[in-house]
Amino acid sequence: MKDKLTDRDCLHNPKLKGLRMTRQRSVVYQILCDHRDHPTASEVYDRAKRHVRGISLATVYNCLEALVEHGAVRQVNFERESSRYCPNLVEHGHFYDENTGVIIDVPLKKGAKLSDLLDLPEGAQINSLEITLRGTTTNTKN
Amino acid sequence: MKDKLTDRDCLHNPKLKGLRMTRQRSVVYQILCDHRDHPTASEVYDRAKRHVRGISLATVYNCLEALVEHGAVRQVNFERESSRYCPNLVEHGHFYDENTGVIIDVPLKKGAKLSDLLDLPEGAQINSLEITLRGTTTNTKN
DNA sequence: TATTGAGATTAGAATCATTCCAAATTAAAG
DNA sequence: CTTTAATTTGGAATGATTCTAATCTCAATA
Repeated sequence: MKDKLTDRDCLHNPKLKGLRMTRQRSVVYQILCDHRDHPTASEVYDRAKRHVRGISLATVYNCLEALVEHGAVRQVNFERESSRYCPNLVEHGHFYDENTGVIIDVPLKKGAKLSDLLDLPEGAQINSLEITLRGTTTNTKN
Repeated sequence: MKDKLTDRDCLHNPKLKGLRMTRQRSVVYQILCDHRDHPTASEVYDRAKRHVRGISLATVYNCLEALVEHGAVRQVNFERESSRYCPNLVEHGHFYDENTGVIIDVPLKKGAKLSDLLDLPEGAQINSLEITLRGTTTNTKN
């Protein structure tokens, strides 16, 4: 990430259109986009401090909330652990690798429908969907 | 539920086999089975008080934890709300009806595989799966 | 059946993520 | 450049859950 962030970076991002831009929001959003490692609020806070002197944890929470409500960022929860944040807006789930602690996005298969997997209640209209997986991988990378 | 619960009710339940049975655990488990409405720990506590005088909230948490670790009960989380508990051990997801607040089980379709819906990471072995949906239904029951 | 020790229960304190608060600051509209 | 409504801030408050240390009890066995 650039040392000196400018709001310019965000001003013309269509995903942020209509969201009042501040230095803090801009930095928080860029942190999420820069390392897509699903950081918690305090991890975002730690990184944000390097860019905005004096930014407060409360502000990081405020920014994240604003971004989530605006629809520019998704909140990701594993059990009741600290919420994590993800700038990937394509519908997807999350896989937590129990060996490495790494969380990766799990895309929904193109064309697949939820109703192929689940016996949805009759007449259900789904407004939000969260799919979280825990497990391990037997990659050669281990 | 019977006014006077006996541990007998649980002693021969295969799902509880191997779990040291106490009056408190027995009552907590029966409460979950009796009304499968996905209560929170404090809701379980409120109900349990009617059956065991002096039961403490800490004990309810302990019992729920023991039941979950034993695999007799599932913990269900919506975002970061209070955890809820579910005695249905068949793999399933949960649907939160935003109009009524009711949470219902959503069975996985028989024969359907997770990999039909998701692009799972290569070599992934899934140890646990959580699927939560929020939405509304256009039932005549409304 | 009485003993006994591991495991369970309890009340209350502690923790920790998150939210709230009220004062100071700032974006951006006019 | 003013204005003002929204944002930021530090610290206090909240609320679910966990921890602690002192009893208590289950259930194995003497």
